[in-house]
Amino acid sequence: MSNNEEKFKKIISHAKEYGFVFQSSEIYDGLSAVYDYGQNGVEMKNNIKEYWWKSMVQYHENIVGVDSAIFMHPTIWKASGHVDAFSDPMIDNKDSKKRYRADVLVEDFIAKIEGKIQKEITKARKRFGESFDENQFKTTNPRVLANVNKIEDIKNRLYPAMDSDNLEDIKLLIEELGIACPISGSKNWTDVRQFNLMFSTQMGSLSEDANQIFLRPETAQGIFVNYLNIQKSGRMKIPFGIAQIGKAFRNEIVARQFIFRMKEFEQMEMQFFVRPGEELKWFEYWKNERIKWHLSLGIPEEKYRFHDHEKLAHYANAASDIEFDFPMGFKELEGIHSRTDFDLAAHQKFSGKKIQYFDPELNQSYVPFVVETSIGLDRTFLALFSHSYNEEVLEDGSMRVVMKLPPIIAPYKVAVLPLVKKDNLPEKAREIMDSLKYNYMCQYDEKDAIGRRYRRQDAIGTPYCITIDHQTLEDNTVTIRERDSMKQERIAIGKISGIIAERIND
RNA sequence: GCGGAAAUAGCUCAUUUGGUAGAGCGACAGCCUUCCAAGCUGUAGGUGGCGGGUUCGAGACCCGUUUUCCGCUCCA
Repeated sequence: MSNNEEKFKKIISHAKEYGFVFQSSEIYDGLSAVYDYGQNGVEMKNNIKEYWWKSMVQYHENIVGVDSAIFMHPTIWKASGHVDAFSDPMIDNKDSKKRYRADVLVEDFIAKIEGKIQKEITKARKRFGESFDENQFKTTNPRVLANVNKIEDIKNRLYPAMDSDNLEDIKLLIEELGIACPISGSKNWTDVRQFNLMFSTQMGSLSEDANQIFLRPETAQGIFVNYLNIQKSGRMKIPFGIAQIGKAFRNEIVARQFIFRMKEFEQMEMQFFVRPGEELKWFEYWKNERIKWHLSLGIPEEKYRFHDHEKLAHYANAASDIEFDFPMGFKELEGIHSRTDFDLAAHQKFSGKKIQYFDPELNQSYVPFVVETSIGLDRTFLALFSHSYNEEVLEDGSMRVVMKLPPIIAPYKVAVLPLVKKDNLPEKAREIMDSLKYNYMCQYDEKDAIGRRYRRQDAIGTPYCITIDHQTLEDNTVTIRERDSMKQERIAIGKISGIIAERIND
């Protein structure tokens, strides 16, 4: 087992042991690829959300937020392309145990026939030399014609079957064509099954007239369908953005790797609406802004890299990922996509509502182009959590596990600790605790030796420990101990709040 | 979804070939008071993942199932 795998396992068990992340429904043996955030995890997650929201919405005058419902009109997913792109007919070969997309299997078969046609053409060109007329050959040669017709026949079966979800006919087609598994070479296929990557449920309490609706697979559509509402009610001028934090759901075929890939996950997205033709300029702008955001959390630059997409999704004309060096290697953390006018134009078409912006500078109306920044909240959590996990050997040879979380992200900012549990120190500590707790998440702990208590706070990433000792009772000073350096200094009680505020916002 | 491995206390793990479960750490209560884990005393916590089978008897053997890990597969 590699060091990284070892470390990843330690991080996962640390997350559980210290109340950050639990497996869903654990007492019922768990639910695969679903996780719950515990008492420390939820604080940390909320802090990440707040940090993102402020940087996007509060610090940008031209970005506003929205909180759209998870349930949306089913036609939205037709317009967005998800109904088609997210549901694939799959078929398994029983001998090789390999799974294929049934339509791809048929299309590969078509490609094979096309290969045969090309061979005929190449042969004929050699034979006829200069005088070869490819078009004439294609329309007259009986072997080519037969193959062309065959392709036509297959397409005329496949596409209607695909459109009507006629899975039986796709299976029949595969059998009739005698398509064999490239691995096993056998034609021993299972039935064609629909793998829908979107979760669905019914809306309407009576099942007979219930409508199937989907749990959103991305939050972006909730922004697009509110574009008109927000642009008009907020008197927004292009360029402007709409931000949203929310849950999304994907029925992934396999979903392992802890909270990196979950069936229920949370996204922090911002859709930025721009003038057509300027989208790539803004694409670059947001790539730069977003990487700056990541670096502002204090994680070294070499942990991040950009990955530009070669193969673009159906809606994009440029796409780049910010990847993070997770314990399992560099993986996507955030995507910045130039989504063109695909989504708004699609909604304009499907809804029949005019989704346009009148640009007074150009004196014309247009469907805005969109640049999207979409970051996985759970992935950000994992990035910060895994990077912060440190096992240190101290000078005296002892070990400590310390979560070097950015202070602003840490679940607790301060721990208040009476040095001993007597001599009125707990009472004094409570007093200090009460004065701090309205401003910061604070934890009070009087159990066990002071060193052990420091270690407990290190394990959950609390950046500062305030210790009340006998001197406190005499001169109203305490010691403040910093998590990473373990250094202490003595400060006046009245200055605690200000010093913490200053350092946390660093 | 397929193949392989695993599942015993909160955690890490024991329990020699089948004879009704133990330790360390942790937690809690108390003692001790000492600014960086491992001082003392005591307490709690397990129908051995779950279901079935073989057996006089199963944590151990067999089957199923769930979850996790590894590999493959898939991934807008």
